[in-house]
Amino acid sequence: MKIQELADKMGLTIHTIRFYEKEGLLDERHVRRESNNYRTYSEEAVARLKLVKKFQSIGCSLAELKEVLQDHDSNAQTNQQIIDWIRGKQEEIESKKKEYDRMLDTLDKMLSYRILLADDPQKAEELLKSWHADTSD
Amino acid sequence: MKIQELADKMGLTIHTIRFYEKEGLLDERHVRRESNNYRTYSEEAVARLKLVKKFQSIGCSLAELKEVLQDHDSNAQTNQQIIDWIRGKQEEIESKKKEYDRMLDTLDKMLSYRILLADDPQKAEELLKSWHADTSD
DNA sequence: ATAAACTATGAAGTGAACTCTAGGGCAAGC
DNA sequence: GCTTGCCCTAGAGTTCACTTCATAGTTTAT
Repeated sequence: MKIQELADKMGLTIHTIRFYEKEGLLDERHVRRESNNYRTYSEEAVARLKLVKKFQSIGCSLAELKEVLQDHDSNAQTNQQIIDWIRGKQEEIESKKKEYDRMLDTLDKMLSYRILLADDPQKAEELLKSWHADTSD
Repeated sequence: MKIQELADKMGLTIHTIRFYEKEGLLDERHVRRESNNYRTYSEEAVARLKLVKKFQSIGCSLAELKEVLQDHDSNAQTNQQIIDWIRGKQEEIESKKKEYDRMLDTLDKMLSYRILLADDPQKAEELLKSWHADTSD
C-alpha cells in the first residue's frame, strides 16, 4: 500500500503519516521502502494508526504513545512500566468519566437557565442566584 | 483580591490569568483596576475561572468558552444559539463517555497481554494474534 | 516524449494555549 | 533611602500537532 492509499483509508493526510513516522510511531513492521524509495505500508500500519487515533482521542500525546505502543520490541524492564502506565490511564479515564457526569449536571443547569431566560428573565435571574449561593466547584 | 492571590487560589499562574483576560474570558464583573493600576478580582472571578477550568477539562477551546460564558451580557438572538450549543455539548459528552468505555476495553486487553508477557511470552503472542484476527477499530 | 499525478526531502509556517523576558512602577520592611 | 517583592505592559519564545512550501525524482497516461 502506498502512502496516499493509506491516507485515504485512515482519513489522514500523507503529511500526517510521514510526520508520525518521523515521530517514531511507525517502524519496520509498518513501513518499508521500495527500490524507488517510495514507502510501502503493511496491514499492521492500518492497525497501528487506528490505535494511535484511539489513544489520541482520549488525550494522549504522541510522545506518550510512542513510549507505549511498542509490542514486540520492548524489553522486560519497560514491561512493568507499561503495565503501570496502563493502570494509570485506566484510573485517569474513570475519573474523566466522573468529571463528564458532573459536566452534564452543569450543562443541565445552564440549559434550564437559558430556556427560562427566553420567556421569563426574572425567574431566570433568581435561578442563577440560587446557584451562586452554593459553593460547588 | 490581587492577582497572585487569585493565582494561588486557582492553581494558575498570574500570566495565565492575564492571558485569559486578554482573551476576553474575564470582564468588569471579575476584574477592576485600583488607582495604582493593579488588578483587583471579585469572588465572581473565582467562580468564572472554575467554570473555565471545568469546560476546558472537557476539551472546550478558549474561543468557544468566550462565546458561551456570558450570563448577563447576552441578548435574545444569541440565547437560542447558546441553547443549541449546550445541547450539542451534551451529545458530545455522551458519545465521549462511550468512547471512553471502548478505550477501557482496549486498555484491559493491553493489560492482560502485558501481564501475560511477563511470565509466558509465548501465550502472550497467541493472545496478541487472536486480537489481530478480529477487525474491530 | 511530454505532461499530469504521484512520490521524496528538509525546512518553514500555523494556531492554540500558554510561558517567559525586558523594562519599568509601586509598597513594605529595615 | 534602599532592597525586596509585588504589580504593570508589550512582545518574544515554547510546545504540540500538524500543515504548507520549495524543490526534485518517479510513474503513468496520452
